[in-house]
Amino acid sequence: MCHDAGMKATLTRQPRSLCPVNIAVEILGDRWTLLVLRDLMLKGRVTFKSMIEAEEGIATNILADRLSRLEAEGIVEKLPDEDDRRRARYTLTTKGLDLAPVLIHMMVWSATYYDTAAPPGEIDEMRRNRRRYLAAVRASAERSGPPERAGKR
Amino acid sequence: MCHDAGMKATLTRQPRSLCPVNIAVEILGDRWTLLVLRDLMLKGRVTFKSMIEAEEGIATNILADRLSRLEAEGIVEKLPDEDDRRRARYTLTTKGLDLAPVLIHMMVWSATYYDTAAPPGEIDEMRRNRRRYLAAVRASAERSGPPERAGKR
DNA sequence: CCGGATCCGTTTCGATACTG
DNA sequence: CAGTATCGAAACGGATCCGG
Repeated sequence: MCHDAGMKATLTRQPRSLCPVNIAVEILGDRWTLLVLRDLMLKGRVTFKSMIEAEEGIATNILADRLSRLEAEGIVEKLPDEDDRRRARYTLTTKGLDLAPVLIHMMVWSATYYDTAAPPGEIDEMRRNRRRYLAAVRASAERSGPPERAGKR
Repeated sequence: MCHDAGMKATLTRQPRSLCPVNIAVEILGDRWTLLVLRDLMLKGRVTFKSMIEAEEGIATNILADRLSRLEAEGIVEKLPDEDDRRRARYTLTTKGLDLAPVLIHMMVWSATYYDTAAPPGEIDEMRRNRRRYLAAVRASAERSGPPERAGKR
């Protein structure tokens, strides 16, 4: 069995309390987890397949591993698609949605200092009206679709 | 100077623009970089030695590598200590300080869902008055010391 | 002493091929 | 379609050395 992808039960963090940055790093500190969260939160990619098709090209075993870790942490929930049983849908829990501010500030920071492919209007919306943008993300997550451009339209 | 980042030969990012989450992940997405930033930003640890002494026990080669990457990105600046020449001081640039919201939201999220060792008052201050907390971080960075507890005391 | 650089064994990651 | 198995590559981390 590939490195503990399957032993989710044993993934329990030590009860001893840590610096909060430390905890976030244990969960988010790798090259893929945040991208998976972005897919779920902002891109409306909620199936294994759609995440595999994302431009970064995550490997199937890595995606499976990250999804199962996130599920073990209670950040995502996996539920079988009602229409198509072999398909699974991954959705963010409230705990997962609460990571939106982290993602958003990362995006704003990146767009401030680097040339990014993000629609400038969207970054502006994040910067200027973060609360409204967050509400839009949340609302879209309820429908498990991609977020509307808050405000605009 | 402080901002022509990314010109380190080994670290050249592709000029093609990426999803902003992607950029943040390339820079921050590993097990140590965020902890180093925390030391610089929140713990007042600005020397190599003091970071080595942090509880997590980063290895000297890893710390040296992360600091040089952060320097190459224009996130930290290295300058020799005026009093003691063999000692070096690492300080955050403006670009680095602009990552404070990311760190802070990570801490708030972690403290919300896990048992952490953070002083609850500090987390509350972050949650309730993030702007003031940010100002305190910024001000303390100017002095290169640990941030005061904004407001309280 | 301090801030690293280098070497090297070990752990973890991740691309590809494969399977239920 | 949604994962596993395999195996090479990369990252990690301990020890050690070194210039200032």
